[in-house]
Amino acid sequence: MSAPTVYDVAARAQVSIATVSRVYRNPDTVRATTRERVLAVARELGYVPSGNARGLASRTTGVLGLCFPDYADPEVDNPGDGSDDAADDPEHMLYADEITRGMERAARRHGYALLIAASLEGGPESLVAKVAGRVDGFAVLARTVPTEDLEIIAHRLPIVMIAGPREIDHLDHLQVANDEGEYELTRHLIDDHGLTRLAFISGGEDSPDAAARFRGFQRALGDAGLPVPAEPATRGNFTQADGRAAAERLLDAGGAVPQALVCANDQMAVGALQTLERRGIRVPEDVAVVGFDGIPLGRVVRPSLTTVSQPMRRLGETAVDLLVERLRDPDRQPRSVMLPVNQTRRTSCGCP
Amino acid sequence: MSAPTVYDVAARAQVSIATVSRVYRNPDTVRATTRERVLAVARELGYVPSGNARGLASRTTGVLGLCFPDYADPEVDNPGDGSDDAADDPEHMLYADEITRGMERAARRHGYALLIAASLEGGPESLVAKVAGRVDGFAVLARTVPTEDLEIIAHRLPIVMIAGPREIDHLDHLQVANDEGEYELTRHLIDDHGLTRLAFISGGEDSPDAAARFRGFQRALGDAGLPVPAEPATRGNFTQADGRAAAERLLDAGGAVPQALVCANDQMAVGALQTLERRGIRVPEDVAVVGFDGIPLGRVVRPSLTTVSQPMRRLGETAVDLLVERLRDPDRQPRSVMLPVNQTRRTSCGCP
DNA sequence: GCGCATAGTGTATGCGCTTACAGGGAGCGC
DNA sequence: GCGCTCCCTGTAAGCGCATACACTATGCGC
Repeated sequence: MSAPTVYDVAARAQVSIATVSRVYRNPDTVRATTRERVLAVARELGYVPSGNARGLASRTTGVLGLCFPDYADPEVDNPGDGSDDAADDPEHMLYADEITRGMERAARRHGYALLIAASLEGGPESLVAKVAGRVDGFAVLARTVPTEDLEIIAHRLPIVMIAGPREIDHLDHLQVANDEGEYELTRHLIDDHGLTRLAFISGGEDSPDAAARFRGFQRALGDAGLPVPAEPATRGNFTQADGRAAAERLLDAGGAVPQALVCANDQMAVGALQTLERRGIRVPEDVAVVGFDGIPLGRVVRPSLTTVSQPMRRLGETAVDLLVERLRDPDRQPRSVMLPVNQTRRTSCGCP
Repeated sequence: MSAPTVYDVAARAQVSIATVSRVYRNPDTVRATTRERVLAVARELGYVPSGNARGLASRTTGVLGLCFPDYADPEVDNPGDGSDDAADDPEHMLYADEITRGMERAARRHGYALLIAASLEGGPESLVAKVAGRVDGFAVLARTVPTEDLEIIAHRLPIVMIAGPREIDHLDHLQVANDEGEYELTRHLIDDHGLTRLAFISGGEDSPDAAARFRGFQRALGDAGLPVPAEPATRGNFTQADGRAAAERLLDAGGAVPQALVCANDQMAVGALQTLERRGIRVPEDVAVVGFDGIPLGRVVRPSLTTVSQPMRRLGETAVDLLVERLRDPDRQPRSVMLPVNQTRRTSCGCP
C-alpha cells in the first residue's frame, strides 16, 4: 500500500511524469482536458505529492521553524487535578503560545507552514539539526539554541532571534522596548501617583529582558531625582509562586515597606498580589503593584493589574516578515527591530 | 553561498559520502578517529543535513502534523490595545493551544517535531497537500479538513481525528467524555444543590461537542425526574461576549429566572457571570453558573467557576501516541479512544 | 508552399541523502 | 601460512519530484 507517486499517476493517465508535475505546479501550461484527466487519476489513486521530493528538487520547503524554550516538564499532567495548575505555569508558556500563534498566522499568509520545536539539546543528531534541515527559515526565542549551533545553522538559512540579546550580530534581531516600557510605567507611578519608595522584583540573572526592564526602572528613578538602587530588591524566576515568595521577602525584610512593587513580569505581579491580599495589605491603597507583559490573567485578577503590554502576537508576525524579507533578498543588511510596547493602566497602580 | 552537502564534507574530510552519512545515522559504525574528522569538517563548513533529502531517501520525515480550525482572523491585532482582548477570543484558541502543547511535548518524546497548520482550503495546491506531503502522521481537529481530502490523505499516512464526530470510520478517533461529564455536573447541581430549573446555554448548531454536552444535560434531567427540554435554552458561539448576550436573553425572556445556567463552555460561563454581576444578581446564591473545559481563567474569576475539566494536553499527547502506534503497526485496527473528564467544583455552583 | 512562432508534451538529469552490497585489511584459530 | 571472521569504508542505486531542453503539432503570414 505504498503511497502512489507521479509515476503511478502518469502511467494511469497516459502522460509523462513531467505533465503530472506541471498539473500541480503550473496548471496553465497543461491543456485543460489533460489536466482534468490527471487530476481525476490523482484523486482516484489518492495521490499526494511528496513534500520531501518536492523540497529536494526545488530546494525550498515552504516551512518556517520556531524554536522556543521548554518549560521544564514540571510533572506529567495530573489528570486528577485537571488544568488547575496551568495558571502557575511560567510566563513563557503563555508568551510562547502567543508568538506561535502570530507566526502561524503570518506564515500562512505568506504561504508557509510552521514547524515548532521546543528546546533542543546539542549533538550531531539533535532536534535542531533535524528541524533546521527542513525549513526555509528559523525563528529562535532567546537562549534556546546554543550560539555555536546557531552559527552553523545560520550558514544555511535565515535566522531571526526573538528577544534576548543579539548574540550574533549578523542575524536579524527582534525585541520589544523593555527599557522604554518600564521607564514609562515607573514614571507613571512616581509622577502621577506620587510614589517614591519603589522596589523592583526582577527575573533570573540571565534574563536580558528582566535586565533591560530594570534599567528602565533605574533610569526613571534617576530622572525623577530619586535614589537609584544598583540591584533589584529581589529576584524570582517569573512564576506566580516566585512572585508570592518575593513579596514575602520584601515584607519581612524589615524597614519601610515599599509603596510600590514593580515586577519584571505579570505572573510574579499576580503572585505578589496574592501575598498582599493574604496579609491584609490593600492594593493599591497601601502598596501599588505593576507587572510587565500584558497577559490575559492580569485583566481578571482583583485588583486588575496595571502593566506594560507586549505585542506578543506581533512579535511572531514580525519574525515571519523578517524571515520572508530575507528569503527574498539574502544579501540584505541584518536588521534589528524593536517593537513598541503599550502602557495598560488598570487599578493596581492606583488609577481609578 | 549555497549550503554545503555531504559531498563537500566528504571531499574535505577525505572520505566517501556514505561515511559522512553514517557519522550522523550510525555513529558507532564509523571509527572514532574518522568520525571526529568528519564532524570537525562539518562544523567548519557549517554543514546541516538536508531534511528533504533525508526524508526522500529514508521515506520518513520525523514530523507529525496538526491541523486546527482558524478562528477567523477577527481583525488585525490592534497594537494599541495590547492583548487585552485575548480573554475574549473564542475558546478554541486556548483549547488548540493546549492540544498543540501536548502534542509538541509528546512528539518530542517520541523523537518527532510538530508541523502545525490552521485551517486549510481545498484545491490541488492547498496547504493540506503541502503539509500532508511532509509529515509521517496527521492529527486533525474536528471539521477542519473536508472529509473528501481526508480520505485521500488517509491513503498515504496515518490520521487521527480529535473531537468531533467520527466521520470516517477507518481512522483513529479521539474524544473526551462530553456526555458523561455534563451528566455528572448536572446531577451535582440537582442532587447536591437541590436546583430544579436549569437552563442550558449551548454552542453553535454544528458543534458536536456542544451537542454531546447537551445530551448529557438532558439525560441528567430525565434521570432526576425533571422535565427534559428538547432544545437548549439559547445558543452562543463559545465566546465571552456570546455568554454575556445569552445571559441577557435568558434574563429578559420573562418567566421564572433559571436557578442555574449550564454553559457549553467556560468562556461563555464567564460571560454569563459578567452579565449577572452587572445586574446585581448574586452567584451562586441567586443563580448558579457552570461551564465546561477547565480553562485557567475559570479559576481566577469571582466567583470561581465550577466546571468539567478536559484533559486538553493529554488529548494532544494521546493523539501522538495513536499516531506513533499506527506508524509502528499500520495494519492495526482503527481505535476510538475516549478520555475521561474531571469534575472541578469551585464556588459558582454553590459549593463552599 | 515555406518559415516561423506557439502551445503542449516527453526525455533526461539532478536535488542530497540512505543503504544494500561489495570490497580490503587486520586479527584469529588452526 | 591459510581461511575466516569482523570492522571499517567505498560504490552505486535509488528515493519522488522539478525543470531545462528537445520535440511535435498547429496556426499564421507571406
